[in-house]
Amino acid sequence: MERFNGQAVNRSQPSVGDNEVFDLDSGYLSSVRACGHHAKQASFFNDMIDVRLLRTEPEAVTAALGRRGVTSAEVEALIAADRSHRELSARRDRLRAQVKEISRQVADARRSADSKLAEQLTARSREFRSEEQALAAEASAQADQLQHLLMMTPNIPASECPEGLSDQDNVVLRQYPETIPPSRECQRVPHWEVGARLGILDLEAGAKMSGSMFPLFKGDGSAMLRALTSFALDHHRDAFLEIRPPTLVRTETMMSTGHLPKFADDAYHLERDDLWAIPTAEVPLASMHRGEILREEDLPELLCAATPCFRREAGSAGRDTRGLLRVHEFEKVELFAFCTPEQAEEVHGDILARAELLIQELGLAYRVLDLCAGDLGAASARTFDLEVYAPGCDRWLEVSSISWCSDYQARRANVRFRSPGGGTAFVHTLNGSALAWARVWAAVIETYRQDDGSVSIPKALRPYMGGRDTIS
RNA sequence: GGAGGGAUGGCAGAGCGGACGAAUGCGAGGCUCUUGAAAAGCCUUGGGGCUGCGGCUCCCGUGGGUUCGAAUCCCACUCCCUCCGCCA
Repeated sequence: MERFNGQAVNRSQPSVGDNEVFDLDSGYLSSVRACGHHAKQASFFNDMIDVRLLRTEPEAVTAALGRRGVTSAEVEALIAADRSHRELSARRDRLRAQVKEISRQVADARRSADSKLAEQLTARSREFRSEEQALAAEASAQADQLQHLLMMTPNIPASECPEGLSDQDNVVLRQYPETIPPSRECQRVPHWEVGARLGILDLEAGAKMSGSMFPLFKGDGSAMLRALTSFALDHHRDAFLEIRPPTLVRTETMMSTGHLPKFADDAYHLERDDLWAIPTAEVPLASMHRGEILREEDLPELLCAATPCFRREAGSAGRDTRGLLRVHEFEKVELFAFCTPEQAEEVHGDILARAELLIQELGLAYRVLDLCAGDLGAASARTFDLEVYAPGCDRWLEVSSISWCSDYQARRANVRFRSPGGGTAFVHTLNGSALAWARVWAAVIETYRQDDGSVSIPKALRPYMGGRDTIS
C-alpha cells in the first residue's frame, strides 16, 4: 500500500502488530473476526471491547486487560453485569411472549363472541403485564449498569506492547540522531526566556487574558506557528484529506473516542450548551462517519486536520508549569485514519513515518517510545510517542502520540465497513499528531538559538515565513 | 429566539390498533443461461437473547402512558430538516 505512504522514511519501523493481533489462541482470534456483525443495537452492544469476548474468553480478556492495570475484580463485575442483564431480559421476553399469546386468544374469543373467556384472559394478561413491567425496569437498570461499566473499560492492549504499568516502563525504540550532539552554550536557554527576550512569546499577557498556561505568541512567534501548520498540511496533502472540523462537540462525540465518561475532568465543558472543547482533532474526526457503513474500496480513508486543542490538565497542577511544557490551549495537526483491520498495521507505520519525517525536516533531535501496556490511552491498543529534545530546558518533550485503536472507537461510534462478501465489520481507527506545535515551537526556539541571541529559522519553514532566515 | 415537518432494514420508502420483523424499489450476495460480459430469470440478504439446534422470542430514534394487544394512539426527551428573525 505504497499509495498512502508517499514519503517512506527508513523502513526499519517497528512491527506494529503482526496478523496475530492479540497474543492469544486462534479461537480467540477467530472470534474477534467473526463478531463484526452485531453493531445494530446502539444501546449496549457496540461499546468498547466486544462483550462476546467476555463470555467466550473471560480468562484471556482478564489477562489482557490486567496488563494495563484493570483488576480481575473489575472484569468479573463486567461479566456478572452481562450475565445478569441477559437473564433479566430473557425473563422479560418470556413474559412479553405470554402477553402476546394471550392477546391472540382474546382476539379469538372476541371473534367467537365468548365474552366471558375474553374477560378472564384479559385479567390474566393484565397480571402478566404488570409483572413484565417490573422486570423490564430491572432489566433496563441492569442494562444501564452494564453500559456504564463497558464505557469505563479501556481497550485491550496489543500483545506487542511492552509490559509495564507506568511511563517508567516505556521502551525507547530509537533515537535520531543516534547520539544527541552536546548542546552549545547558546542553546542552553529555556524557550520562555528566549521568547520573552525576542518579544515572540508573552506568557504574562496570556495569563492576563485567560490565566496561566494559556500562551500568547507575538510577531514572528505567531508567524512561526502558522508556518508550522502550513508546512505540515502541505506535507500530508499527497494522501490525507484536509478537514477543518468543529472544535466544540457533543457528549456522544467525546464518548466515541473514549475521552468520556472516565476523563471528564480533563476536558473543558460548556455547561450552558452542553458542548465540550476538543482535546484533539481526533475527537471530531472519529465521529465523521458515526453510524455509517463505509465501502471497503474507500478504505483506508486518511484525514488530516489542524485545530486548537484544549486540555484542563487537571491533576497535573504544579508540574511542568514553566513556558510551553504544559499548556491549556495549543495547536496541532492531526492525522486520522479509518481502515480495515488488515490495513491498520501499515497505516500505523505510515503515520509514524510522517510524524518522524516532519521532525527530521525541522532538524530536531527526537526519540521514539513504544508505550507499555499500562501507559496506553484508554482507546489505544498500541501507541508510539515521539519526543523531541529541547536543549534549553534539557528535556524530552512529547510532541506526538500515534495510536492504533483497533475497533474500540469504531465500536463506540458504530462505524463499520462492508466487505465484498456482503458482511459488515467494524473498521479500525488510528490517529497521530504530526505534530503538536507548542512544544515543537519550544524545541525549535531552543535548538536554533545562536550565539548572538537570535534564532535562525529552520530551512523547512523559511518558505512559509517570507523567505526570512532569522528571528532577532 | 419564533413557527412548522420528520426519525422504519445497506439506501430510498410504504405501513396509521390485531397473522408486521415489516410491502415495494434500488443496492449487495448466490445460482441458471453465456466463450466471457451485459441483459434476463430464480433464490438469498438487519440485529440481540434463549435453545432440547427443530426452533422460540425480543427489538420500527429514546423513555413513559393508553390497550387484552402498539411501528401504528397519547405524553416527554433527543436528534435531523425547512421557513422567519437576529448576527459574523
